[in-house]
Amino acid sequence: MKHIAESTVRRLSLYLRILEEFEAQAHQTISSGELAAHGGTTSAQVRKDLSFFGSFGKRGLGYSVTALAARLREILGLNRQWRVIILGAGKIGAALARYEGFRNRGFTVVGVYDADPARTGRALDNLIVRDQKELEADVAKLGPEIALIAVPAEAAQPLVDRVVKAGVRAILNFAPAPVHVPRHVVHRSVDMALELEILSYALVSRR
Amino acid sequence: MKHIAESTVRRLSLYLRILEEFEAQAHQTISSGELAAHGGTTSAQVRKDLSFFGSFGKRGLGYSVTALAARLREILGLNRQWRVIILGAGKIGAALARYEGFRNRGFTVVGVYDADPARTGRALDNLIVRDQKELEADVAKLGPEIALIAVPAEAAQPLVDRVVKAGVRAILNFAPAPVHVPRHVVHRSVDMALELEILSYALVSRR
DNA sequence: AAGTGTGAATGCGTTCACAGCA
DNA sequence: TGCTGTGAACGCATTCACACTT
Repeated sequence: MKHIAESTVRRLSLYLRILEEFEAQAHQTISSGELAAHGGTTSAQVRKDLSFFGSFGKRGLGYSVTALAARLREILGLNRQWRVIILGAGKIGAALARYEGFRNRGFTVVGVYDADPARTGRALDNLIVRDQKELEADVAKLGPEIALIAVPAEAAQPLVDRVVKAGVRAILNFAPAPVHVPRHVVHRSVDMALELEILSYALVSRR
Repeated sequence: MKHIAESTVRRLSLYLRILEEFEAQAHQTISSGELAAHGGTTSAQVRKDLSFFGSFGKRGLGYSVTALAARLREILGLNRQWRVIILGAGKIGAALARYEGFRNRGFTVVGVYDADPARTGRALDNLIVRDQKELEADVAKLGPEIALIAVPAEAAQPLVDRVVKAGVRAILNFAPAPVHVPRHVVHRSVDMALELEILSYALVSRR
């Protein structure tokens, strides 16, 4: 498969959300223009994004809402369940463990880990925080595909190395530090302080 | 001032973090190559990024760690305090309110708000969750520059409209919905479910 | 008439390559 | 000699424009 830009994949996710809203309202079809208006882009961009994967629309009419949504779920790999573990049960880790926004899009949290005995044993909804010592054994048993890293910056890289060695193939890093992974592993970082700094720059650079 | 790409600003923030590590280790100078190695980019990229704002280096030697750090803080607007309010005291909002990663980079949370009476009055460290009704009066009094939106998707846009009308000039949106703001307001979105979906795509598209 | 699909043109960030200084 | 600063070349995502389909 041809390489697809990350910005394109990001928009595809967004289109899917919009389609799901339209589905809920029992709309039959949607045009690239409507999709663009809701997604904050242009109709040409929408059509180009979709064209990488085939032609799903009817000229003069638009796209079938349910058919396009199904196709996008398939493209994005959302027509299956993904097992997720969370490393770090501090403020961020605990909030992520209980966030419904994951569950209902096919991401199931199957384990939460912390190294601090003060935190292990604590219940987060239906999950019990487990000792980080159990990590390797649990990964072997549960086979999670994705790990969320929610530990302090200096603890992130060693932990990433551990989960990668244990067999996890995707990392979503919330620690404010760049992490490095082998080529067969995919990873992304969400850095909240950095986002605020970008806003800060935007505020001071405007004049 | 010439327009600077977001990707550049993002890297500048990253360079600043690296410089602060070097500062802590009492390094005097740093080269574009070292900065690049730590930041996961190239030396040419580092020099180009910095060149938009002037020439700070010494040929043959590199950059003064403290001087460059100070200059970056100034460029990014981090040589001052920013006042932040958080809208929504659910799982994510509460975690953000207590996140130290903001405080020690000049972002002070001056208020947390929720519409649910079950949550108002609750203490989050040294902050008390206040009723959303107080929002306009508080913004007028405290003058926060930045608002974090941590409410359900459908509540995000109306709330954004309210804080913008009240005078907030920057929005960081954590709700999984695109928000629209007038041109004089800056905004960014952090969408955690979307990040997972991008990882999902990366996992299924690899082969 | 309305809206898709797509090659071509454009714009923009990244990389290259080297002149210029310390 | 070592490393910066920067115009030029490059590559890639976005936008344009229009032929094509229902």
